[in-house]
Amino acid sequence: MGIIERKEREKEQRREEIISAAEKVFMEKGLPAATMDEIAELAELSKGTLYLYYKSKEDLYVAVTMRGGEILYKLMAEATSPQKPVLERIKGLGDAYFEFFQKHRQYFRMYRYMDNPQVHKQVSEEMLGACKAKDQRIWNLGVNLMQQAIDEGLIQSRVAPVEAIVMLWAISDAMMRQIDGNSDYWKQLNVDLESTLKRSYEFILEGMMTKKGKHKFQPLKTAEEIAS
Amino acid sequence: MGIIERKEREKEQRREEIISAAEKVFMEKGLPAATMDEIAELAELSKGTLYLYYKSKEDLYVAVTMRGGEILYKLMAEATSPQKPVLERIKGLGDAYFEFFQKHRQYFRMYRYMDNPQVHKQVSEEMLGACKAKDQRIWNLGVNLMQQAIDEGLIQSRVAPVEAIVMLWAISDAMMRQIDGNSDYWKQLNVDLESTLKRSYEFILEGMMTKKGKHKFQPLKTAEEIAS
Amino acid sequence: MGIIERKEREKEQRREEIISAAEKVFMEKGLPAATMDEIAELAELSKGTLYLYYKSKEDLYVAVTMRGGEILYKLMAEATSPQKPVLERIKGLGDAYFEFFQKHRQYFRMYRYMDNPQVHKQVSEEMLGACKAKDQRIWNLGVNLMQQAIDEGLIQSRVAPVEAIVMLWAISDAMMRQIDGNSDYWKQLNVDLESTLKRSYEFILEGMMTKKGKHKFQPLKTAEEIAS
Amino acid sequence: MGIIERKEREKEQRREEIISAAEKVFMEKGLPAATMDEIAELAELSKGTLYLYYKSKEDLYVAVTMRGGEILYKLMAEATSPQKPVLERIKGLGDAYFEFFQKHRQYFRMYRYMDNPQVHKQVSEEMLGACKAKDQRIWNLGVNLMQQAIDEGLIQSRVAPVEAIVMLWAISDAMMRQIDGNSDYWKQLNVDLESTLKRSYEFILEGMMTKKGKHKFQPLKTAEEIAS
DNA sequence: TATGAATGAGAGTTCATTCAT
DNA sequence: AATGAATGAACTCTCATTCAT
Repeated sequence: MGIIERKEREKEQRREEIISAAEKVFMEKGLPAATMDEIAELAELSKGTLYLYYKSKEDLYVAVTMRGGEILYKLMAEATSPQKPVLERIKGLGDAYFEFFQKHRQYFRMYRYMDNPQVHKQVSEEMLGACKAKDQRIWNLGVNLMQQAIDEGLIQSRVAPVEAIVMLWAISDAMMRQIDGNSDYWKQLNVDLESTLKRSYEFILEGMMTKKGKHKFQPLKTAEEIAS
Repeated sequence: MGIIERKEREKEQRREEIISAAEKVFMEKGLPAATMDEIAELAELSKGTLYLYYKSKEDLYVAVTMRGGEILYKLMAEATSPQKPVLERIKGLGDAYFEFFQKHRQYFRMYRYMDNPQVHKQVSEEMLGACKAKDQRIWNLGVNLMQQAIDEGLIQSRVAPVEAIVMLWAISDAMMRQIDGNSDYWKQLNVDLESTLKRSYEFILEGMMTKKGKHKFQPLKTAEEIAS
Repeated sequence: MGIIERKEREKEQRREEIISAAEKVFMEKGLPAATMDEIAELAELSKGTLYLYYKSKEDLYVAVTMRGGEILYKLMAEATSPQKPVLERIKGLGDAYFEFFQKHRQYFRMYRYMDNPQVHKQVSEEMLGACKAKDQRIWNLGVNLMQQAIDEGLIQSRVAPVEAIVMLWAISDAMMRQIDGNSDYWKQLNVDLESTLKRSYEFILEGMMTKKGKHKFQPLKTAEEIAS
Repeated sequence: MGIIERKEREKEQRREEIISAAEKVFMEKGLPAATMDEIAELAELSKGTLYLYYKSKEDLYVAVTMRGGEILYKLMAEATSPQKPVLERIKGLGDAYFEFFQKHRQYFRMYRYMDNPQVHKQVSEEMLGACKAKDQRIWNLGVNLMQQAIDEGLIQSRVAPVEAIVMLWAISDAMMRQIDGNSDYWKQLNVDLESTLKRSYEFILEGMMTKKGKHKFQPLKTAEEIAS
């Protein structure tokens, strides 16, 4: 019986090895320019073996991005863990996303490439399903948090939690894209997009708070500003 | 002399014909799946001729997106033309972007695909330069408008005009991407992203206004709300 | 001892199971398109096990055709069994072949594909030998019958029995191939190949008969014609 | 204008060069084992160029067999040309087929492989159409000849010309297949299939003749037998 | 005996790009 | 300026077969 388990473990490990090799190649070249040959060579496996574990190049690509998704999830779950006051945790959600953006830029880019509908079509149903499930978990973190903040009377009850999260996510995501893709342009305009991003996030968050919320959140912010 | 000019004109026309053909193919298939063969056939030209006018498939792709950029520019320029009060015009900027999104979805998607750094690498310097110049003109419309609003005391002077515009753009852009790509997902969550987008835009805009600005803008909004 | 026999029996059974699975796949897809994977899955065995019983895909293919050969042999042996007059039995040989063609079309086709020298090269010596042995048994049925007819003075003695059988077989086989492969073509020409085949067969057979043979065979034929 | 014609000619020539190279490879290896790489190398062209002229390996295969068909047609047309009496020409048709079989064995085999329905599926409609057209021309030669013989009262009028030709073709084709594929087997049985074939052909032909026909044909045959 | 993971050679096909005309 | 034939590298993916367990 131990044998079966060991085999299972080895197989899982092999899958990870493949993903690791694919990760390097995809990050360096992007999906279209990456070749299965290169990935196979890096993984020290035959090309055929790759196809034993993943149905297509696109599926493998998605598998890699899911690793990024897992990282993002963990960062956000951590930021969300209930040690801190809820508003601070919502703030932390944005920070976690930014940390993901900064520390795992390549994963961020892979995600970004993948939200192209043209790419979706090449991915197997299973993979797409697994991917969406992971995404959902991430969204849920935020939505639950926001619901809690509403329940505690810190966020206006007229705000739907999902929409609130979408707004926060939207402002973050779009700006990160700009930071990533057009930083030269903005630098030459003397615009510090990073701080703009942070301020926008707080700005929107504050706008959704109740008086009670603003009261509780204020000190936090000031403390942080002192620190910076 | 007239001959040279005529030739010049003909050449320009040929470039447009090529773009028109490419446009159809790219919009239908996307960059990776489109082939120069298909474009050439549609343009009723030989493949070789395509390369006489554009250096590469990617360059041609960018040329097409620039046509979309021109459309967006015109829509925004119109919304920005000085018949209306400045705040209304800023509001109109968002509406223009949304109109572009709705009426020229394919162009929106091409833009979206193109802001991928991986794609940039394949594009010639000149093309990329021309593209950025066109982008800049669009940004400038907004920045100038915002500056004017600040000068008129309608937007808080502590807000940098560029940053203000970036925020507005960011929220719009990210949400449109969601509407375009994940509408099924949001529908099933009963989230109306379109109205969320509109409200976010106004929400951010209002947050940046002075008291004077809010005072002036209020009636507008109410009028609109009555209409809706 | 009993153990060894049981094992032997089980092994034989396993071989049959494999052939049954292979049969389905080969008949559906043909030799080139069939894959060992599919056969293994259908047989609920691992691919490796297949190779324990058969040396190659081609060997397995031949093994399946031999099953068809067995069917053909049985049909012919039945038609040949000595209840009826010998000439009728020779006639019955052709009918048996046609029955095989009609009721076991897939086997007929596999045979047809296999008489390609290119295919032979991929088959192991043993398999080819076994196959030829089975073929021989079939030929012998006819040859013996023909010999008997000659001995009985029904077929001209100047006719070599083997050659007589070859002629009858040849006309049948070639026409069945046409019926199978080009029936559309012949239908549009208003040619009923099936009856042409039957008439040709009798035509040749009669041509080889002695007067005595013709005399004896005539009533048969007439009876048949009345029935039809 | 000469330019266009020359180009056309060159293109046709290139098609022929490709067929010549393909011919060698296909004849040596058979369709499944042949590779486009090898053909391209032999043709001293790039693989891509091959696909400029032929849609697929299978199409190319058919193109080669059509060359064989042309040879067969010419042989038969020659044998059929109206210098000789019509019955002799019908006899000559069989000889022409046998000559094709003997002198162009490889083409015979390619034909033989191609009448496999599985192969048909991979061939383009155009190619298949062209192929059938060529086939038809060959059949027509025989059918017309047979009609003429009927008109001249040499062949029984109750025989449909198409069916008559089918019978003659069938006996020839099936025996040639045996000669080609199983000659060892027959040799060891001391059967001379070649002469069996010839006799069968005449046997069937004679069977269809009128008295007048037999009368005219007899001397011919005897003359031939004397010669042999 | 049975497994099934791994292989690896190589297949057919595509297509952006070039260049002689 | 325009052609379009030719290129050739590279692509993804397949599958019969092997072999350690």
